[in-house]
Amino acid sequence: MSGKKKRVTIYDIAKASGTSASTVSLVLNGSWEKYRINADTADKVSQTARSLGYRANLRARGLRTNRTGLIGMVIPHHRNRFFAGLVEHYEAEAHKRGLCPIVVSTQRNRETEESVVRTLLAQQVESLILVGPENPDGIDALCEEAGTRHVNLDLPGRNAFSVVTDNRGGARELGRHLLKLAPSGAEFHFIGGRQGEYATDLRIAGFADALNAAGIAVRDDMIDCCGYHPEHAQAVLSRLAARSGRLPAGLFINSITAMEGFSSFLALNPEAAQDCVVACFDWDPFAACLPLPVVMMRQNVAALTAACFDYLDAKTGQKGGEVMIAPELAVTPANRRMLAAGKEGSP
Amino acid sequence: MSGKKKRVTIYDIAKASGTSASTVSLVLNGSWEKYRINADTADKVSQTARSLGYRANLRARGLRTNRTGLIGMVIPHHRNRFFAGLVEHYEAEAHKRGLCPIVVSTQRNRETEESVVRTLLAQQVESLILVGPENPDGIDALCEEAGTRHVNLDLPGRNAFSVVTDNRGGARELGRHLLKLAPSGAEFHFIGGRQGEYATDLRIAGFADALNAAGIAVRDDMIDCCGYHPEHAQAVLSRLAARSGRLPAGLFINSITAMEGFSSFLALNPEAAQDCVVACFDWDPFAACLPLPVVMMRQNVAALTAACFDYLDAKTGQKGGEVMIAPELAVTPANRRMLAAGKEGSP
DNA sequence: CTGAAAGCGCTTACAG
DNA sequence: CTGAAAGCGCTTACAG
Repeated sequence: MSGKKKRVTIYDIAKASGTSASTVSLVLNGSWEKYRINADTADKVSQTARSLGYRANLRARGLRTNRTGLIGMVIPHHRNRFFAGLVEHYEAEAHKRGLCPIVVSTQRNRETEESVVRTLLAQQVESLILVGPENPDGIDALCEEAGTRHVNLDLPGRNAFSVVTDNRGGARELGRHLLKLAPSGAEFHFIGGRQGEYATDLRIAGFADALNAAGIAVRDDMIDCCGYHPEHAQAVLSRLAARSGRLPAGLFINSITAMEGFSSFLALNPEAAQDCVVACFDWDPFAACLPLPVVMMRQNVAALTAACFDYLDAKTGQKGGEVMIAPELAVTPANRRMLAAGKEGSP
Repeated sequence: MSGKKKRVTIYDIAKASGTSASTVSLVLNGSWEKYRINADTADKVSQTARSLGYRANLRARGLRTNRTGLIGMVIPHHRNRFFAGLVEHYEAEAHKRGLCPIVVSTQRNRETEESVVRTLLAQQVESLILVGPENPDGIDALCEEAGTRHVNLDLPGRNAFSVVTDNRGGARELGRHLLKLAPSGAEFHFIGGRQGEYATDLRIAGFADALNAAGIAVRDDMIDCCGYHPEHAQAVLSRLAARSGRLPAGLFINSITAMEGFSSFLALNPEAAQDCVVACFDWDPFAACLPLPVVMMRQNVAALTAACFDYLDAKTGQKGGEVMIAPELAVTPANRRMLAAGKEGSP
């Protein structure tokens, strides 16, 4: 019934309660004590507001106060646990601060990315979290121009404050586990990501660190940066298996999408993956339960998100700077059992 | 440099181009032809706007036009492919219409749900898609009161237009496949969801339809509605296996979260699931690759989303009404192979 | 203690 | 063809 045709405004409340718009505004914003407004008046106003079903128009308020209560996050896509986890922590932090969280994905497309960032900026988001942007410097400039505070997450921007995972350290640790678990004499192979890309390069470096420490040299043909499509990873695996009928026994998989490709391959060719051990720099509950030893490096989404909000909350003018968060080894009970068995089995 | 301290407004452009705010507005909105504005003037204005780095303040425009360009979607959470798929299609449809999509999750919590819906309403979203709400009637009333168009997705509202999956039909078909694939004499069991809940009840009915058609009666002890926590499903499976050392061979799993529980169980007790066949009313690429025959019923996210926008676009005053979308059987190549083998194996 | 008034940045009839 | 003016719904010094 109530708000069908016409929205209730503070003027309606003023009229109905025999006061003025100023008074209504003061009361409804809780600043009536500061302005020494009569408690009775305040009461009457709140009463009337409630009975009329008043709801403030945030758009109008924002126009006046220059705040929107909106905060934005831009992510590559929604289809994995890492981004989903980031989004959920971000939502929680936003709610804590009374902000309305907006999330938009780019599908890893530059044009889409620019267009969604422009939209968020035009919507006057108060700050922006950019997760693994395709074009960090470009959108950094857009934000700068709009005077909008922003953080880069997972991929550092040249000029923006950034929060990243310790990719090299994590990959090194993951590599060490892979070495420990792989059968002796195993071949090793790195799959996924994109050559020249920040995270991929660091993970390759960490992978190499681990192998080098064990006296194994990393050759170019042990690295297949086949991007983020599961099918591409699957194709690489098929090619590798075609050589000798079986996969290299020590597989380092760079992303959950590549892991998806591995999972499909495995389902079709279980025998080719007989003695394989997989290390994956990402996490997914189903992937963790594949029927072979799997070690996963899980990015610390809670800490990553918290670091972004710490920076945003501080409101310093600080440009640049970087916070690095350690990822965590994730081993399911089942895998722990398998890993333990595998360890005994190896000399 | 440019917009550092002060935003550029149409007044700045008017001054800089020697015109008026009205003209600037008309030009920038593309209605200059309609108003017969001199092409030269228009040119000059656009030029100036560009060089000043002008960006319209959508908040101010919205206050005037009573449009915000915002559309909202409320989902239970982000952690599975169904909701993620819905979100991605929704984003695409929103972009097509020049709208800025807002997505917020409730974590299946009533209070959170009400609070996020209130926030979206206060932000003046132009319409709202409510995915599997906890309290359909309550938030339906909130939207109604705010005069905001809305659709229920996946769970019908008593008074709202709704788009749902054909749960019973889908479950019946899934059940038929389960029967066809399970070894003869297999026991059947339904796991997951909540008793009394819309989708769960319909899926149980569909499951029963399939068994009944094969002359198998469904007893209460064949149904375990253990909710949406993977650990609960895992506990149920452990209990079932404890009885005879093995799982019922025909498992009907109601959600991907329950399937997660199954996946963990399987990793720990592969032998207990020896001859099992699993039918899951949900989809995930990793789950589809588990090392046993899996048939999944995948909800048609594209069609579900499209149906919501069709309704929203139509802008009829229609209350109520329901569109039902058929889900699709999803079988991976690996499972097709396994299923084929399984079929031959059974008498 | 409370009201009148200006102004946030736009759009859009209305004059001219 | 173009400008002056009103108004969207709020907030907040400023008077009184």
